[in-house]
Amino acid sequence: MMELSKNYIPAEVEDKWYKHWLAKGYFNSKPDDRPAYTVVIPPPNVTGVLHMGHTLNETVQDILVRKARMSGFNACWVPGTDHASIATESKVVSMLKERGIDKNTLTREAFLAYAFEWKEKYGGIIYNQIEKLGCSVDWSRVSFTMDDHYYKAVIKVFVDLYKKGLIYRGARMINWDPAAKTALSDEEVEHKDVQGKLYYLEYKLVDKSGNELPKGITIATQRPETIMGDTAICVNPGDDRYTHLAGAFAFVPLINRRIPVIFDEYVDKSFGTGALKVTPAHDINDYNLGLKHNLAVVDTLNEDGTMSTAAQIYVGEDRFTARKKIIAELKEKGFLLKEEEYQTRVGYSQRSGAVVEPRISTQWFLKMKEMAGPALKAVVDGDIKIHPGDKFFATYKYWLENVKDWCISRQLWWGQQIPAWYDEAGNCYVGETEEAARAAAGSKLTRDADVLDTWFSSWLWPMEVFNGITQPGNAELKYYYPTKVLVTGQDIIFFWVARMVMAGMEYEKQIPFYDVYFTGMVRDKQGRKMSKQLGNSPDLLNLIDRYGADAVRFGIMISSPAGNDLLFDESSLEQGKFFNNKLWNALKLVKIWEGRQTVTQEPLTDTFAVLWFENRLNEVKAELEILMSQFKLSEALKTIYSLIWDDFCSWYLEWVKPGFEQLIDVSVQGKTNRFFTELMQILHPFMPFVTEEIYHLLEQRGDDLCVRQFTAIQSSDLAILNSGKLLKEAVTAIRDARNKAQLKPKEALILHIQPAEKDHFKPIEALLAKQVNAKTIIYTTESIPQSISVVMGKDKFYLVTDQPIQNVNQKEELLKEQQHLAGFLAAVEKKLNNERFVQNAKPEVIELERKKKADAEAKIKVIEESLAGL
RNA sequence: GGGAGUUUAGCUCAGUUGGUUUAGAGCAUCUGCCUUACAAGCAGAGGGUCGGCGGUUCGACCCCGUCAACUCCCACCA
Repeated sequence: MMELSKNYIPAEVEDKWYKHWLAKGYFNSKPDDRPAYTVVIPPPNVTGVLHMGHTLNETVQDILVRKARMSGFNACWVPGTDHASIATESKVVSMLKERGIDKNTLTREAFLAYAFEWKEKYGGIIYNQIEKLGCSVDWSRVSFTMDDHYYKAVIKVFVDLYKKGLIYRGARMINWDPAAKTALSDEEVEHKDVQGKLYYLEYKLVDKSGNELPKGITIATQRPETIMGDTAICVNPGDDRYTHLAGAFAFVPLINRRIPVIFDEYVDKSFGTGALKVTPAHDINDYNLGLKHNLAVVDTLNEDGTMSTAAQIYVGEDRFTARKKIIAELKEKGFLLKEEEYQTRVGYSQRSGAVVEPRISTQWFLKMKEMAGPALKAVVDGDIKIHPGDKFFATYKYWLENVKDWCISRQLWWGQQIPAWYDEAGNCYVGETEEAARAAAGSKLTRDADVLDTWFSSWLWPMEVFNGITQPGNAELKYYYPTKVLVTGQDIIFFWVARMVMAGMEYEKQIPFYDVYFTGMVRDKQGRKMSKQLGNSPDLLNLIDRYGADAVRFGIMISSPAGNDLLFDESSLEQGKFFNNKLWNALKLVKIWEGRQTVTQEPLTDTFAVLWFENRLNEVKAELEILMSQFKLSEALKTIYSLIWDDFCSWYLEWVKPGFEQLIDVSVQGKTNRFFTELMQILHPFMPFVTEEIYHLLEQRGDDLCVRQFTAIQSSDLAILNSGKLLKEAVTAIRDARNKAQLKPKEALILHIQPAEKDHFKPIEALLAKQVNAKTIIYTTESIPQSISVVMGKDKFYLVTDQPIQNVNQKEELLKEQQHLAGFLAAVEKKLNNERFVQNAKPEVIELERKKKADAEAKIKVIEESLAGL
C-alpha cells in the first residue's frame, strides 16, 4: 500500500486531474444520439479578472453540467468572453493615458490594436481562472463576441432588423455619458438618492407691451447652471397667482435673454413656487414641453460636460464648477432668493460613474414593442421557467410590458461598427457591406463612425456560438439549441436575459433556454457589496492557492441559498478545506484495511451496518434528485456533506471499524469501498478534484469518475432506516449518560435493556454494545438497582459499572422531562377533549393524536418508575 | 410615487398543498477527551413565546388583514 500524506494537499492533485480530463477529451462535445445538455457561459467582460460573483456563477454551471454529463446527457458547456464595448474601451483609454497616450491622437485602427492586445491579456487570465476552478467547459468552442463570424452575425441582424423597419435613426433625448462621451441606453443608467439643493431664482418680467413689472417671477431649480438654456417659464393656466402674466416675458438672469411665459397643465401648482423654468435641451420633460409649445432648444453643454458657447458665460468650464460659480454670482447679484435642502435622484453611468446628462442627439434605435410580445409570452406560458420562481417573474413582465425603444448606437470604437453609410447629401444607406450600400447610393460614401451597444451582440450569444445566425439551421444549432439552463445574475435580467429571449424568438422562433437560474449578489461578511475601494473583493487564484478549488467551490455553494444574496466569508472555505481533509482521512482508514481482511470473522456485527448504509444511501440519493431538479444546489450539498460526515464517517465507519489489530470481513470491506465510491460520485459535481483523486486511490480503475454514469436509484427499506435511527438515539443517550456520570471511555459496562417493544433492539444490539463499550447486553423486565438508568422514550437502559454512582443530576433531568411531557400531554388531551376537533378533523389525524397521547402516557410512566427507583 | 421580496437559535438559512410528538441544519458557544483515519478531530450539551397585533379554523411558522423594520426593482414633479 502506498503511503498517504497526513492531510489532503489540493495543489498536488488539481492540475493533474484537469490535464487528464482535457487529454481524455471529456469536456468536448459533438452531436450524437444522446440528448444534449447545453449551457452557454454568460461571457465575462474582458475588462478584468473574475470576481466572486463569476466564481459563484461558474461553480453553479459546472455542478449542473457535470451532473448532466454523469447522467446520460451529452453535456456541452460553451466558454467565452464579451468584448464589453464601453466598459473595455474606458479601461483601454485609461491604460493608454497611463502610458502617456491620448486616444484622440490615435487612428481607429491603432486604437483597436491596443484594445485587442488588452482583450488577449485579460481574456487569458479569465480562461486560466475558469480552468483552475475546475470548470468542465468545452475548450474547442471558445467564443468571443467580436470573433469574425460573430461580428458578421451582429451586422447581419442589424441589417435585417433595419429592413424589417424595426431599427430607425433619429434625434431623440437620450442619456449622455460626458466622461465616455457616448450615448447610453436607459438600462445603463443607475439612479441614486442624493442630497441636493433647490435654488429659488428670481427672473425679471415685462408685460406683453414691454413694460417692466414691479415683481419678478420666482422659480425653483436644482441645476442653476442650466438657466442659460432656458427658453420659457411655464405656469399652470389655472394658477391665480400667474394669470396676469399672459403674453408676458421673463429675462434669464446673468445673460438677460428674453423668454416667453407659457401656460401648461403639466406644471404642478403646489410644487415650489408653481413656476417652472423650461430648458428643452437638458431635461426630458422640458424637451416634451418644448415640442408642444414650439420652443427653441439651446444646448449649453459640450459633449464632455463643459459649458458650450451657447451658454455665453463660463464657457469651457465643467458643469459642476460652473454651477458653483453661477450660484455665487446669482447670490451676489440678488437673483438667488433662497436655498433649501432637497432629496433627489441622480442618474449615473453604469460604466464610467459620471453623472448622466439628458441630451438631444441623433442615434440609432430598435423598436421594442414588437419584440417584447413573444418574449413575454414565452415566460408567461411557462416555456421558460425562472428560478427562484415568482420573485423575478413580476420584474420581467413589468419591464417587457413597459419597454421603451432601445438606443443601440454608441460613440465608441470598440465594438461592431454600425453598417450605415452616408452620401455627401447626408442620405443614409444600410447594408452588410459598403459594396451593398454603394449599389444603392452610387456616390462617395462615409461610414457611420458609431459602434453598437455591447448587448446588441450578447443577445445573440446562445445562437451564434453555434453559428446560428451566420449559418441558420445548421446541424449543431439544431442539436444544441435551445440551451438547457442559463445561470446568471439577477442584475442583467433586462440587459441580457429578456433580450436573448427576444432574439431567440425573432431568429429561431424558439426560446433560447428552458430554465433561468438567478444567483444572488456576492457580498462581504457585513453585507456590503464587493468593491475595489473597500478592498473586500478577494482574488480567486489566491483563494484557490490557499484552500484548493474544491474548498472554494464548497465554501461558495454551502452559503448560497438559491436566489438570495450570499455573504462571503472565508470561514466557509475553511469548512470546505476541513471537509476535504475528512474525506482524505476516511480514505486512509479504509486503505489500512487492505491486506487485513478475513473471511472467517462472523459478520453478524456488521451485517446491519452494511444493510443500513445501503438503504440510507438510497434514501439520500432520492432526496438529492428532487433538490437538484429544483435547483436547490446549496441544500443538495448540505445533504451530501451530512451524509458523508455524519452517516458514513461518524456512524457507519465506526460501526464496521475492526478493533485494535483485528481483521475486517472481506465482504464488508468490499461494500465499504463501493459505498465510498458512490459517495464520491454524488459529490463529484460539487468537488471534482478530491473526489476524482479518491476514486482512483480506492481502487485501480480503467475509467474516470468524471464520466462515470449514475445508476438507477433503488428504493429504501423503512424498517431498516428506523432501526438505524433507534441505534443512533440509543448510542447517543447512553453516551450522554456515560459523560454525565464521568465514566472514562475505556470503562466497560454491562448494559441492561428494558425495551418497549419486544425485539426491536435485536438487530442492532451488537453494534450498540460496540458503540457504548458494553461487555454484555442483558434484557430485563424490571429495574436494576445500583445502576445508572437512562430513559429514552419508552425504552429504558441500566448501566452497571464498578464505579460509584451519583443520581442527583439524573433526577433533575427526569423531572424536567416529566414536566415537558406533562405539558405536551395536556395539549394533546385538550385537543382530544374538544368535540369540534373530533367531529371535524380527518380520522387519521385523530388517530395520530390518540397515539401521541398513549405514547406520552407511556413515557411518563417510564419516568415515574425511574424516579421511584432513585 | 408604484411594485416585489424578506423578517424563524448569537450568525447564515431550511421548514414541502395548515395536523408527523409545543420547530430543524451548519457555523459559533459550552463541557469532556491528544481513544492507533482524522485536534483541520472525537463524544456530548445548551440555546427560539417562528417581527408586533388582530382574524379565519377543531387546529396557524404556514391562510387573511393590519402595523413595523430591512432589501431590491421600476418611475427623471422642477
